Amino acid sequence: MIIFSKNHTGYSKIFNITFLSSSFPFPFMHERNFFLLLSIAEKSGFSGQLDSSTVQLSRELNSSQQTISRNLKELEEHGFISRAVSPAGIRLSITDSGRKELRRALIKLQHVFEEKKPKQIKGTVKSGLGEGTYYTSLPAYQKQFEEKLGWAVFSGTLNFSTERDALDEFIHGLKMIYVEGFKTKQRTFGGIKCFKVKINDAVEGALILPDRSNIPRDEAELIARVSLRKKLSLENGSEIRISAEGIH
Amino acid sequence: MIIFSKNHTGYSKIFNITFLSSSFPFPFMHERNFFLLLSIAEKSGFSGQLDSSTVQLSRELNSSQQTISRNLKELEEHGFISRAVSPAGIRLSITDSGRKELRRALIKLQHVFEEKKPKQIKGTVKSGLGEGTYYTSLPAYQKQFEEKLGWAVFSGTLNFSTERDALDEFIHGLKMIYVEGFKTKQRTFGGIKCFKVKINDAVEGALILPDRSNIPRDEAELIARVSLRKKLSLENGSEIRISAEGIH
DNA sequence: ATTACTAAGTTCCGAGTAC
DNA sequence: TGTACTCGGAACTTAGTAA
Repeated sequence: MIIFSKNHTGYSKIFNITFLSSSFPFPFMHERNFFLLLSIAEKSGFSGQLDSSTVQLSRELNSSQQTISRNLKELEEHGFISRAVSPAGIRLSITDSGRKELRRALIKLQHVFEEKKPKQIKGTVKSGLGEGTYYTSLPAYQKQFEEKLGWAVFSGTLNFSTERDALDEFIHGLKMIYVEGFKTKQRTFGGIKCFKVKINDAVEGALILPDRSNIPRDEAELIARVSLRKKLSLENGSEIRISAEGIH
Repeated sequence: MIIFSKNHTGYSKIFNITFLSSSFPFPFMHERNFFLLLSIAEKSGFSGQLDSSTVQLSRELNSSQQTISRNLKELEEHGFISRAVSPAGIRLSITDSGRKELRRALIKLQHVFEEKKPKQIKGTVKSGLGEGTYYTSLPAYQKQFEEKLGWAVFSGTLNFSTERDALDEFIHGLKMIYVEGFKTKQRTFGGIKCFKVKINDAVEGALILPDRSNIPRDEAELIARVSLRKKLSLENGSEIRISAEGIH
């Protein structure tokens, strides 16, 4: 399913720790709070707890009491820390979700230093809601697909689900091809990010990610010259393999 | 040497990738630019280069062309990336300094996940400029030292130099004791962060870090009940070992 | 002592443009 | 096309307090 909502501009400052890399607007964490989370992790010993106060933390972190208070509340609201407030101060600990965010950062940095990048990902075919067919059939998009990808696209998308972090890492290593959005009197159609891939090592296609869509971060869509579903005899639940194609 | 310049408030939003952990106001990098640096590292392959444009990056990172342009300039000005602008776009690469910042983040995260923390650091005795003696002799500080550390301090500090990151990591694992600043008609005296330590496994003392001082991040001072220089027969250039003392 | 609200001040971002 | 400036408004931080 594709849901175009806005055009490219209209940035949200909120984002998940895909680290600016992906366009999903799922509001997870403000980037600025990442280092606060890291500091808490360091102080609390990761799985322990930290008894402190907003004044204490503001001194250690060179910020104001008010800002620490607000940012801790935000981290709690987003589920990254748990926070018990008492007249004596604050007891903090990192949640599983918070640990996950930190681990994501760690893995990204490790990849940078090891120059390791995933070259392929696996996915499971899902049913779309027919909207992909509609959007990919719009001439304004079709024309651009043909120009920028080098081939005319079949009117229909193959939806698949995969592992969120793997997807982020995967597309980060690929060259992005950007299909512009456009406006009609009725509504605005957003831009689409495309990444050339090979599906099941057999068929050339492109992984597409609509800008600012409401698609969860663990789903994406594929387009190709032909119907991937027919060509590769895929059904819902089929496993597919998506690999990097061409240069980077 | 101690240089007190401001009182605790007057925060700078600029900081080094000590990650909010330390109070040194050395203006290195805006936190918000860290993730941009990381993204460039991912895209450029760490030691390679990245040919792109501000528009391209703004799409990939969900920001605006103007913000990317500005932030890249900032990263360049602080020496974290090199940036060659041409009519065709921008050629970016990470500098050694940028790699260093990224590695710092990596190491911090690794420590968090491995729950490893340095328990001691080494330092080399340096000569101070006699100011330590002056400041530690001020009654307003002396009184607090006695109350908060549990002992009266000898009027004089032992300056030492050490490795910057090691120092950051070390103090992060310790409980901070905060000595408040104060004002006279003439001037303002800043707060002092204290960390109880043992010097050369023999003498109890405290590592002190004046708020917002101009001291380089690889230097600090020690105070104790007695003259450390005499007690431990130290001269300039002597190696000392500072270890965590008490709980944390 | 705390935390955290409101209002004021500051910084930051992005639209419009210049080049 | 590019990058990057100005400037108005949004977002964020902090001071002053309330609880």
